[in-house]
Amino acid sequence: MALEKTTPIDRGRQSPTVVEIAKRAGCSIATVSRVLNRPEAVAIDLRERILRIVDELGYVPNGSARALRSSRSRLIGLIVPTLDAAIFTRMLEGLESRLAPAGASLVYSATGYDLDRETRVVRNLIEKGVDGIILVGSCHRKETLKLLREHRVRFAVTYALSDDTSIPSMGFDNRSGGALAANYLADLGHRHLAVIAGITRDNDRAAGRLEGFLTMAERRGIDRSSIVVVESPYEFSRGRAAAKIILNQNRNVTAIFCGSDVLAVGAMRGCKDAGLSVPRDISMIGFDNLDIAEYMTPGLTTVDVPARLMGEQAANYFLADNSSLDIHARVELETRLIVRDSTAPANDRQ
Amino acid sequence: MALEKTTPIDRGRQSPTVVEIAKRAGCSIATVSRVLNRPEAVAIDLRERILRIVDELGYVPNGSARALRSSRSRLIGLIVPTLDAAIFTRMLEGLESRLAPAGASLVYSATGYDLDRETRVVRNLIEKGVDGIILVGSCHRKETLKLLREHRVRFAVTYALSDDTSIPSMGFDNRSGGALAANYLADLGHRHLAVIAGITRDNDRAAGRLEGFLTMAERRGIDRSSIVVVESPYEFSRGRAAAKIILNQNRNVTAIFCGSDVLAVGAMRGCKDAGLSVPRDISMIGFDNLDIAEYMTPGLTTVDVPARLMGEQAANYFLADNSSLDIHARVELETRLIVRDSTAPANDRQ
DNA sequence: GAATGCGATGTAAACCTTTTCATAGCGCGG
DNA sequence: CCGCGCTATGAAAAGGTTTACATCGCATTC
Repeated sequence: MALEKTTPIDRGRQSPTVVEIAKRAGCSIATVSRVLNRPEAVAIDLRERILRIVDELGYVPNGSARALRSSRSRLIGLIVPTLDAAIFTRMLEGLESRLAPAGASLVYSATGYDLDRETRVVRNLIEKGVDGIILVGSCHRKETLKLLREHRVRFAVTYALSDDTSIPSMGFDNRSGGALAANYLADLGHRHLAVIAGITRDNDRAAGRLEGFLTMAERRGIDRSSIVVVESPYEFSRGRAAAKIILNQNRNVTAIFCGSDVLAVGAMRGCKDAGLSVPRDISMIGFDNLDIAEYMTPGLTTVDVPARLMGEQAANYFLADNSSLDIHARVELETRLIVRDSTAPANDRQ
Repeated sequence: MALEKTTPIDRGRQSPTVVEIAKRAGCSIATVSRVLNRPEAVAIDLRERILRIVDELGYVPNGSARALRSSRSRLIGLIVPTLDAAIFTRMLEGLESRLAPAGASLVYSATGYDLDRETRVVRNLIEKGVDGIILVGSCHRKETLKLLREHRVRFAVTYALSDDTSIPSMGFDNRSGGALAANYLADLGHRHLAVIAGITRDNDRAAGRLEGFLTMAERRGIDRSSIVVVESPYEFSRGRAAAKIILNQNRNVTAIFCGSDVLAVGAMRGCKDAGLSVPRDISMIGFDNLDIAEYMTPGLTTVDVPARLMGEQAANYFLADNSSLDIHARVELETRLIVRDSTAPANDRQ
């Protein structure tokens, strides 16, 4: 199943090219090209004549030819684990809002949290000639980075800060985010904690959030080994199931930290299923601060992530010319705790 | 602000091309090309020798050159109003799941519900050389369609069925969806209705849902002019505000139909703000059946939209070769009512 | 054993731009 | 009035692939 494999090219009356424009304007194609790319380099009257003809003919430049010759496609690849559940859409909007005015477009690909698939996707995007690639997280296959380096494709990492400072990243410290949650729960007097983390394998963000939470909990005097940890894919239904398991097996847990709002929303439902009330019986903290968090009942306390900002900053990086590149190459952003109604002082049962 | 405008091309030790492969394999570049595109046309041993060299050198074909020569880019443009709030992400996932295995990628653009911007975006995508474009809804500027036609770009419409049957569409009847909601509310005995519709100007989906609702309500004996209608952009906060306005000014309304789950989620909050309980005092119906609908408290009754399916069907259409094109050119899908806990028999106050 | 046809490979053109280098025109300082 | 430098334009090459067409060798058929 390939794209129009069988039939030959049939463009009938072809779209006009720069040759046609030049012929009508009585100038060379070089001049037409100049008008399109650096208008100020062409005398005003000739320029306007050409522009008029361009308009009349509805001429649209051929991006493939341009990309081939200039090796600049104005395409930026975006590789995210998934676009489900709006987790990454906020970043995407930030990216797009900056890229579109500059005439650049986003090529979207999903990996489904599979790093090998990520490698293939990167290859595919390089083949498409993208000028740059945006990745999520700083955990990638060696082959992925090799591909990127060998083909000299600009790339950046989001949703995390790369340990390797040579890798451009616009993100935040996931550990600090997790710590924020642990700290707040400790403040509220919770001693019996549980975590519904994302799958930490191959996922530095999920691992970081969990690690940050556990470390801070320990620092606040809670025995690390007493904390119940469950890992789940980021799906509502999985959060729900995880909460039920936790609550059935550990009747004394009074607070659950979730590695994503998606899990938290599911977990809140799981609590309800188990006949427990949030926040009276169980406090719940999420991560991401998705739009929906504010509209849940109760409103979800969560760790806010600068998603849109990351998108904008990544766009800045890809739009920067080589001279100002390093200025934009590392942007450290902050998470912050958004307190709503899903958290309350510990209410130890039994 | 343009992409690397200042600096010249500097690729240092260049990526290998088909010429290098041919040289090493001792064959012509045509044969290399054939191995890559129609392997079965090349003798097995030569083929494997070439493939080995391709692998060793980490050769990646230059998509721009391929696209230029073959006028096939394996890029599909997706134009949606927004990706916020996950309204269209389900369709996107459907698309991507089918496109990726075929080596095709999605170029994403947003219009922010602005049809003039849509025209510009279409131009931009044509310039990028996309093989096809996916639009949302069947309401577009004349210039948009002209652009598409003149440049012979395959395109299709989703989330609606085009009246013009010459326009490929994979969607559903928004009016039927609205009717489903009205019918159900009438069944439950509601007589005092309100609608929070999307902005209907330039939006056939929003208009269709509203129209379908009103028409069915009338058919069920409810005076059309008695129905309170408010239009709001698809944002949680706007739904919330709209609900408050409706409830303040019309104390006898017992049910609200929202043109999107986003509005409904906001409106449920608005009801709570107004001290009214859903569904005891007010029944609420949304539209879209977003994932989150199931996880709200109460679970949101809503009209399910075959989002993922539309994406898959659109992908099928773009992957089809010219001969089987018409088979996939029109796919009529169904909406259905998903009953949850946000609706109950009418409970007329005062 | 000649004619035919087919399968495998090579040659070279074409796709449409951008960009380098050359050229022409012109004003200006000496 | 010469030569210099600067600006506006043109000529032509280059970018990497696909593909129509030519070629060559070999097997098959009569």
